[in-house]
Amino acid sequence: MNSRTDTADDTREILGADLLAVVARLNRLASQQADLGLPYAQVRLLSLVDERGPSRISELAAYDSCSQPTMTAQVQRLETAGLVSRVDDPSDARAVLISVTQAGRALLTTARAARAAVITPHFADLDTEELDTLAAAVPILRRLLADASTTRS
Amino acid sequence: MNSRTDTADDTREILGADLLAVVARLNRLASQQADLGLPYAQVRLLSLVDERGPSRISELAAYDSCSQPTMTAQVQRLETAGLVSRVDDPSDARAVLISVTQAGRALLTTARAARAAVITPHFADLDTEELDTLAAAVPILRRLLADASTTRS
DNA sequence: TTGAACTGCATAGGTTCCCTATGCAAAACT
DNA sequence: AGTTTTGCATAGGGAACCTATGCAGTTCAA
Repeated sequence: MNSRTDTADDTREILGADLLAVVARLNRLASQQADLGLPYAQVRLLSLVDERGPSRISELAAYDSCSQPTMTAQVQRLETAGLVSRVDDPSDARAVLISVTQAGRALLTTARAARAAVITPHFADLDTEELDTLAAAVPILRRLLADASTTRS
Repeated sequence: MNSRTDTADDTREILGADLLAVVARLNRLASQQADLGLPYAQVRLLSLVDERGPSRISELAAYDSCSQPTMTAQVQRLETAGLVSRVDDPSDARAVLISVTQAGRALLTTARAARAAVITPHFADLDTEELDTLAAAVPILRRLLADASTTRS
């Protein structure tokens, strides 16, 4: 029991808890305030498909950490809305490949702008140093996420 | 049309979009991975009541940016679980005051730890400077949130 | 090569979380 | 006192999640 190590661990746990608390509220604020014209979960899926390119339903479920039936339903909703298209996987007759349509990409652009618009006005109250801190935090969090995604399983 | 201003605005919009994107994923990761023993929305409400002290249902709904019926239902669930208690407001016979019970506070502590535990292991891959950046970002984001919460309406 | 095991997706049925619309009783206002 | 407003509850519905299960296509193995 090294007290210096304990203290460092405590600091990290507090940072983790505080970080997640503020992150949760920020996300909720953006999700509640922004009018995306589509439930946020569907925008999230659209963004995922856009990022990963044509993907199977089970792949998307794994990347989004949800069950396959949930992903099936979400894809059906997006497909009905004309935002994604499905094509039979030529290499496996059981599987389908989901892609973002042109309309999907357009909606994605406006949705991202709408979410950003919730907080960008408040950047005006921050000084340059604070903005730099936030800008520096983004890639760090991204790396953290990438790390967490590959490690879990 | 000042091009320097435009560029600065663009930078902020990109920062806002990137920040919200990473924040959304971080929050989802924590919410999906951590086993809180309770849906996250209920933990969030518990945290809100804990923070604000005895509060009315309509107050809580306003602070959580949800409708009053939604808050009524959530309070009922937490009450059934024994995590909050309701007392008639002595100053208004229509209203009730919601408070966190001892069991609620205990659950809150473990839930926060569980969420933090999802990301704290990955802090090990960050150097001191990066941790400092994250630690510095937290109060900035908190201020941003406070600002956004009071401004909206 | 043919039967068993596995994989990819869909469906069934249930809960939670959110909404609007509405009702009712207490408070406040005229 | 009567009207309006306020605080909460209920009704009813959609979205986002889950597990369990079914079915068809793939793989593997005897």
